[in-house]
Amino acid sequence: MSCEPEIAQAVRDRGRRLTIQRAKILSALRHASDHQSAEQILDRVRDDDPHADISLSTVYRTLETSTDLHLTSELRGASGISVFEWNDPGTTHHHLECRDCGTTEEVDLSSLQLAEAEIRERIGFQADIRHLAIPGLCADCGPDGG
Amino acid sequence: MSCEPEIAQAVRDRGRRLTIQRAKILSALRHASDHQSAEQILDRVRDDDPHADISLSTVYRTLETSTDLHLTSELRGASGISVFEWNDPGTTHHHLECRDCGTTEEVDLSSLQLAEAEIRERIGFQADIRHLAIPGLCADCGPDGG
DNA sequence: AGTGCTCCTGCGAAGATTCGCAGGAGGCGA
DNA sequence: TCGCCTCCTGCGAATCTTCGCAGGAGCACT
Repeated sequence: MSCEPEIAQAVRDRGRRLTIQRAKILSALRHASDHQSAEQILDRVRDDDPHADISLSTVYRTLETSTDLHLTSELRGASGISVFEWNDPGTTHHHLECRDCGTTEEVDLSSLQLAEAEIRERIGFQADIRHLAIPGLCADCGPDGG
Repeated sequence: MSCEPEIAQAVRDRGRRLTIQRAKILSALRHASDHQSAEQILDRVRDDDPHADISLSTVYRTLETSTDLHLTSELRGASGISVFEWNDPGTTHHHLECRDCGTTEEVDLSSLQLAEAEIRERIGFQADIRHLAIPGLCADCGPDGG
């Protein structure tokens, strides 16, 4: 697949090793249009290559590593199960999760950049606000909607 | 304990039943100075009353309910295990979690109120940004510190 | 291409959290 | 105070995620 060299580069640039498993896992997530659970990612890997014999532990570990590397993001929503998605460099978005109907909406929030600045200035903490799961009520379920 | 009527009130006001278990669980969390895991809360309940026979499932369910009711908050930090804390009405704070040394710092962030307003105006989503776990690097571990 | 140091993987088990079910108890109305 | 409806609980199982260990493989260096 055309983007594999890119993924390889990204992993190696950060001082990690590129293994077959990591390439396949990250490629699967990258080509998914949506966020995916660990299990879904493993299914995708197996769909692409039925010979792939990758364990679920490795999927979790790869995703943990790549999240540290800012290649991917992990979201632990209200559903209880973690979902992961590929980070397009330079973009940020956050997830608005309705606690009534469960739908998720993506949004870009400039004011959160302000929050990052506020935290850095006041406390010296270098916050990393790129993907937040924000709970609340969507327009349909809120007091004005439903 | 003096605050139990208050807890009872809060639960019943919201249309839920006040059970012995809920009273003890919420009381234990309320009197904890710090955030607590489900297991720690159960230990506290048992310390207060060795006869208390409450299951861990009930602790989880009570905390889920009371979080819906905004009596408590749940934080799923990087450690993988969930911690809970009592909400003091009217106050909000967020948790800055250093991904290097693991320490957590609490902070009040006015700019997040802006984010709530921005979300409501642009999308109509009624966000509930009271307790966020924000990852990053603390002053000691960041580029200027460590 | 060969070698060696580590990091990575697969496996199985452990830990954390959720779920389903049958029985018990809270709270409303009489 | 009594009875009933429904929600809540305890138990055990299921599910999701992490962990420890022994063996395998990537990559830097020669």
